[in-house]
Amino acid sequence: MSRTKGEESKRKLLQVAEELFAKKGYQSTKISEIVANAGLTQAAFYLYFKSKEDIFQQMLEDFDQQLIYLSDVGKKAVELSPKDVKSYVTNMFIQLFTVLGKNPNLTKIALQHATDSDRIRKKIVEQIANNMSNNQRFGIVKEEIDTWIAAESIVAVTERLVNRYLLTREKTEEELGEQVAQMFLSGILNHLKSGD
Amino acid sequence: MSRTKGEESKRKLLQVAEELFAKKGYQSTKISEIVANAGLTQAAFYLYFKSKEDIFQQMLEDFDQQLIYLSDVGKKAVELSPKDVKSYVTNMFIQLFTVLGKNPNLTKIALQHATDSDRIRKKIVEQIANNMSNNQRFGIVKEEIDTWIAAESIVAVTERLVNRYLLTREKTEEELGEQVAQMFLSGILNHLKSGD
Amino acid sequence: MSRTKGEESKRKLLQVAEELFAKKGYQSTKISEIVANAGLTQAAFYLYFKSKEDIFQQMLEDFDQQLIYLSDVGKKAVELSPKDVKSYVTNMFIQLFTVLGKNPNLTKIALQHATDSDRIRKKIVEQIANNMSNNQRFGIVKEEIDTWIAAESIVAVTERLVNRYLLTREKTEEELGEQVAQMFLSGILNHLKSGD
Amino acid sequence: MSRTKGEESKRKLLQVAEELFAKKGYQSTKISEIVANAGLTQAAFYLYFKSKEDIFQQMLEDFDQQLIYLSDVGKKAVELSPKDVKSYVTNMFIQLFTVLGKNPNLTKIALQHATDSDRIRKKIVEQIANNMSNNQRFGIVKEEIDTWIAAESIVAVTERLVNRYLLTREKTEEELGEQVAQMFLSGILNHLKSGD
DNA sequence: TATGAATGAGGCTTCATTCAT
DNA sequence: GATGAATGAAGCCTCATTCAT
Repeated sequence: MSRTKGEESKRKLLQVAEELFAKKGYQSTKISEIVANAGLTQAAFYLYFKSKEDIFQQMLEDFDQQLIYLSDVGKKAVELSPKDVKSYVTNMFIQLFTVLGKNPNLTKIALQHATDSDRIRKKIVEQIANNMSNNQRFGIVKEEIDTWIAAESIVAVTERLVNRYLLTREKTEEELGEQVAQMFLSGILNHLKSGD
Repeated sequence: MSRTKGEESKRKLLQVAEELFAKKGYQSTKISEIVANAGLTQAAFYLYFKSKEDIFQQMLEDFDQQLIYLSDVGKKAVELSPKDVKSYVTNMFIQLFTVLGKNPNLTKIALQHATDSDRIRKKIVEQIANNMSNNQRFGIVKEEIDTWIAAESIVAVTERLVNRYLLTREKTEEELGEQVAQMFLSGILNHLKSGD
Repeated sequence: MSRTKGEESKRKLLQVAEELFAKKGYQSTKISEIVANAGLTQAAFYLYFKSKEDIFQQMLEDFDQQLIYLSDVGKKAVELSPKDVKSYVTNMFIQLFTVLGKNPNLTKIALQHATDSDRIRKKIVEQIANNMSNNQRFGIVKEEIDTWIAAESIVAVTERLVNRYLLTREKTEEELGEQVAQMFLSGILNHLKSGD
Repeated sequence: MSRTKGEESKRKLLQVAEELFAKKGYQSTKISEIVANAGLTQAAFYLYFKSKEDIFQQMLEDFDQQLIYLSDVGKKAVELSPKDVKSYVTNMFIQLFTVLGKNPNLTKIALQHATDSDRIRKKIVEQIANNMSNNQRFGIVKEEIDTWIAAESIVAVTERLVNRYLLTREKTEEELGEQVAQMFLSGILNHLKSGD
């Protein structure tokens, strides 16, 4: 291992904090718990972080990094045959689950924190809404759809299912991606002829 | 007004607490703030509630009451013509928004609280999932749908849209109900022939 | 006693804090000591003061009040016969000792505190320097005297002697006033004819 | 340079500490600041000093050294003509300012420190008071003067003016020496015939 | 029905100091 | 001769809770 001892300690603190924040929320997580779980003393915490809020923000920065990969998700679906569109979109959902599911803790934390959740959620929602509006212009997405509502919905669903099924490993990204794609694409009900 | 002074004080505390819990979260809301906004002293708080957790639980009971009305939501869609099914389900979503939107604060609080959110969410999800499974048996809901995932999704979307659009009064229950019904029923994409 | 219990507690805390600040300095005085000496718990401290700095500032306000009385000290010595001038000035010094000596603790504290000492000292020095400049214009104070240096000196001496002899009750205001008047007025040495 | 690296480091630490102690006071100066300004680590500090108090004491020893030169200041003024006495004493004050002004930082620190200021101040005051008593026996210093009060006053004035005017380089030792000599020797007021 | 006054427990943070390398 | 990493002790402050009136 080429990491120094100090880097290792900081890494450990970040990791433990992430778990605890996700499990109990920011406020309810005490620094004393974090350091106890990391096998350090409270003073050591302040070697690496200026404050409790600081470790939180450092975690968010990591998360923000990961969100960059979202920008490509579902970019354009034009020029694809209907069949391809579906598999394309399904794939897009799988990607979404994969990106957020890669760090379910951070997803949960980031979207819960009073001060930051709005900013972060907006960032994700915006990307999806914009992609969707694009595809709406090409006639792929229905005109009647309010893309912001749809984007909010997609994010809400993803967030929830990540917490509910990925964190617990009850389902895989693929399973969830397919189910969600199905719901949002073809709907839930049978035999509904277009136009009703 | 036939309410005694004591009842009035308790009511006021509950109301103020609800607003603050919704705005700032349970942990970040101080009893000192609640009583200050209610025009009382801290000691008075303890005339009506055993603890901070207690006032929270009393609020949840109120919420649980309201959730009873959910039990009928979307009970059975059999015997309806496809067209009716759609309007029926749309209506069902509007009801869902109405019930949860009637007390957006409580919705937010209840589904956020670390200890209780699971229980409450489960209660709601369960009802919806069961109704859905029923309708699945009658061939109304697609076989491929995992009704629990779908129910979780519906609740997540509703919860989010209530917070995002009802709390701010940017949209009405009807608008949201229709959009959501549309998304979940007919999907988002155009021209998808059944079977792909 | 018409004071409420709360007022009494606050008064006690102020009094104890004053003694400790004077004895050990601001930084070295711990809130735990203040409350221990006042027979209260640490939490009680915060019923009356927002912070350690706050109790300090409230003490300074009291002191500032007392300094108002200084403004008259040594205002004008014109129109007095030389003999009267001397007794007038002696009296002025006695007043100075009396005002500062009335609250020797506050004098010490105020003139020690890093952030405030300059401001407060300046306030006192300014008054004295101005009075002196006035009397210089009337030919009472020697032309060669730099009134700011003289004022600083007078304050320094007073401050020191208050700490050294009044706090310990080794000397009275009158004794000190006379000695100081003598030193500054006629000097220390014998037989120095004017002009040497 | 014949100094070893270790000696150099120690010297640097002493110098930085002196500046910081003078600027911010003993308590408010953190070891972390000292070493940061000296370009060393905290652990290095303890190679040269047993504790924070230790570096302080070592600084005081240096100061004590310098105070030896004070012993001659104003030793005897006998056998001098009145005119000579004045210039002699003036000179004496200049020396006092020079000795203390040579290390204004140390002067400030030493006379501020809770535990040591009494001891050090006493040492200086004592020398001056003794010299003065001597000169009083020879009829040079007025009988009415309480030499201890006078000595305390002289030290207080010197201390203050060093801080106020020498540290800031607003005045020179000579200017201050003359002004102070004037004040204490001939007084501040004009035309006061001896005996009033 | 309410308040004024107080408290215990615990949280976050700082800082002088140590020790293995 | 110096550093990186860590710690123990203590300080300030907050907050839910209690109790006498």
